[in-house]
Amino acid sequence: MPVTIRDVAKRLHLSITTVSRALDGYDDVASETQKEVIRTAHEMGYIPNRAARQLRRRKAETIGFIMPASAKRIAEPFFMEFIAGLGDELTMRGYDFLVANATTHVDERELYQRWVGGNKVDGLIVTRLNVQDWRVQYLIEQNVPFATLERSNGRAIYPCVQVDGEHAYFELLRHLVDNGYHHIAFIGGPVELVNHQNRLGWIRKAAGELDLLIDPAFIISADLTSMGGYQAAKELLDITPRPDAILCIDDETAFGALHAAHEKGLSIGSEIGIVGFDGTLESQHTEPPLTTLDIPLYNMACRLVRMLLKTLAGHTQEADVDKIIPELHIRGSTHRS
Amino acid sequence: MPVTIRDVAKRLHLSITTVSRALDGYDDVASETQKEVIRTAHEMGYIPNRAARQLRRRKAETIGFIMPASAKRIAEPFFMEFIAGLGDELTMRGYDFLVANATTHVDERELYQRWVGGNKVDGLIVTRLNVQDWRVQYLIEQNVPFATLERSNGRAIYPCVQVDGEHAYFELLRHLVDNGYHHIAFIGGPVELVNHQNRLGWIRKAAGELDLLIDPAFIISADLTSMGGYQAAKELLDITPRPDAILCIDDETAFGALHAAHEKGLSIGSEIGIVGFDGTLESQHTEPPLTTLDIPLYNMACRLVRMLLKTLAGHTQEADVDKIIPELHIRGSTHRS
DNA sequence: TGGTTTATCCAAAACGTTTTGGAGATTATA
DNA sequence: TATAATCTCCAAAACGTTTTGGATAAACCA
Repeated sequence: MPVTIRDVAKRLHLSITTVSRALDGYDDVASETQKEVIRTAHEMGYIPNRAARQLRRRKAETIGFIMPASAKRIAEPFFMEFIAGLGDELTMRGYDFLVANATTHVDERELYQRWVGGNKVDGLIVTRLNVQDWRVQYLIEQNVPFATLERSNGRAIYPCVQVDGEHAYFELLRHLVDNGYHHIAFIGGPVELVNHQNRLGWIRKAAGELDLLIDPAFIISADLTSMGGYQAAKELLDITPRPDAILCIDDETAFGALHAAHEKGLSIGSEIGIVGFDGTLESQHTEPPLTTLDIPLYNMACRLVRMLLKTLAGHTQEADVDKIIPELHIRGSTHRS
Repeated sequence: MPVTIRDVAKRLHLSITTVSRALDGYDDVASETQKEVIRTAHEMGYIPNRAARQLRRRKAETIGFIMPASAKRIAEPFFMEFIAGLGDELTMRGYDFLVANATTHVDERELYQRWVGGNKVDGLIVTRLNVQDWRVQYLIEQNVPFATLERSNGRAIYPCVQVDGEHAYFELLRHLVDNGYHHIAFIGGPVELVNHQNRLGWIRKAAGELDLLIDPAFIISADLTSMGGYQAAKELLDITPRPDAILCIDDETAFGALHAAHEKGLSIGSEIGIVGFDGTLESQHTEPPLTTLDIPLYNMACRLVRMLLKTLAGHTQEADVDKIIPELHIRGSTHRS
């Protein structure tokens, strides 16, 4: 029942070819005709059938994002801001945005296959990379364009946005030392995570430069959820002597750590310092507000989209790589006032 | 380059018709043949081209969700849990999930048109309904299936999940009275919002039954963000005499209110009580943990999907309506310990 | 004038499925 | 044995676009 290109052609006594070309702005149609076509098409409420267009053009005009199965829930602030950025940028550019979340690894693989094999998407955004990552391997094999947040090991080139936190962590540790914190702990994620390796590496480097010793028992893994952070922090705080500053791999984990510290009756900001990573919006409203390394998640997502679309358009000489420098936001959670 | 149905047919010396029908499980193909087809197709890595299928079947096997332009950001915990539910249930059922966020109202309308007119989606999920809502009107006009969270005014029938908070709010107010709170304020959202009207209505009803007077100056509107809640709460707390309990339209708003109360140096849970709505996961980790009316957002989203899919399948006698009773979670933010 | 460009337009062939309306065997029925 | 019913299969026609490879007429050039 929707109006097709044929209807428009019939109404104007033109061929569908001409209508199609007029709407696509080819220069082999008289500008007089073109105006007429555009006007009539709009008037009749013509909207091209996406499936037909996709089939013929062999393009989906759609970008996909699959929540990694390793993520416990899509509802984390991190993913939200990230997804918001992807969605906004994509819809602004006339692309559609397909989302799924994988619950198991088998599932995840199947989703990738379904989308790639079925031509559902022209490209994908991949995040939460592992040091060795089967997803990038698969996508390269299949020759499907993609862009990533952080990058895995290997010599393959692909567009990505990378965080360089070396300097920021140095600043952070200096701030901590200046405020009397000397016994630093780290609640990370799964060790195969690129983020885990990088952030821990930067912390170690900065600690070395500031002559701080990090007790190996103070480095533990959680699962990037607030519950995981809560439990990990409880463990850490039970050790004697206990750490006096807890650096978390992300804000979400830090929320749980805050909770655990409150529960222990510790005065956060003086007896114990807690630090996040990401600079999510909720980090401003915790009690006390959370010191964190802020990265522009929303903008990073937008950039990834632009990179990916550029690759799709073929305007790609070498793969883009964007470097992001986190910004240290000092708030009440590490500040003895 | 991907393997098509034609390739499978050729390999087996069968017609593409037979292959297609075998894969779809029609009974006019010998079960012997069918087995063979399925095996070979799988072996060759055949994945049906979605665009072609959609074009022919005139179905997209896709459900859409458009973030209302009225929402400031997709990253709110509410939407996250909700979207997570939609995504999980849809991918589980083999449907694709298309997401967009509208930034302006024009934009929003255009998105609906693009998806509906272009046959991109078979149905839509609509949320954050207004008392009068052009979206439900449009979708009914266009005869496109949809399901909603809450329902707008009007006699139209369509599947929806509705919250019935009457009893829960009565319980809440009784709890507040029992704990010595008598001067109740409400931070709502835009007044045209169904949620605003309903929740305020329930509060008024319960207050009436408990002989509580609600000062009209204590009822104000915010924009459903934590920043909005923060500002609104600051205003409320500057009134003398000030309210001793602030009920917020949702958790997000309550996060901001908590922050404002901390800033004023008030002891939350004794001098001032603060209450949210939704029962988002973050509400457990605030300081103090937030008293809230918990609704199973994730499950509600799943139910909506099931309802919508049932409608699509045509197994619909009358429109489904699900009632949800919120559960009162009493936590530190209203509890003088 | 005759030939070559140039400016417009179009018929028909894709794209990869599903569906329609049989055809040809084989089996059951009279 | 002839006819009807049942099993399998298939050729061809959709679905609504875009793209290819001209066709026609007007304008230009020598």
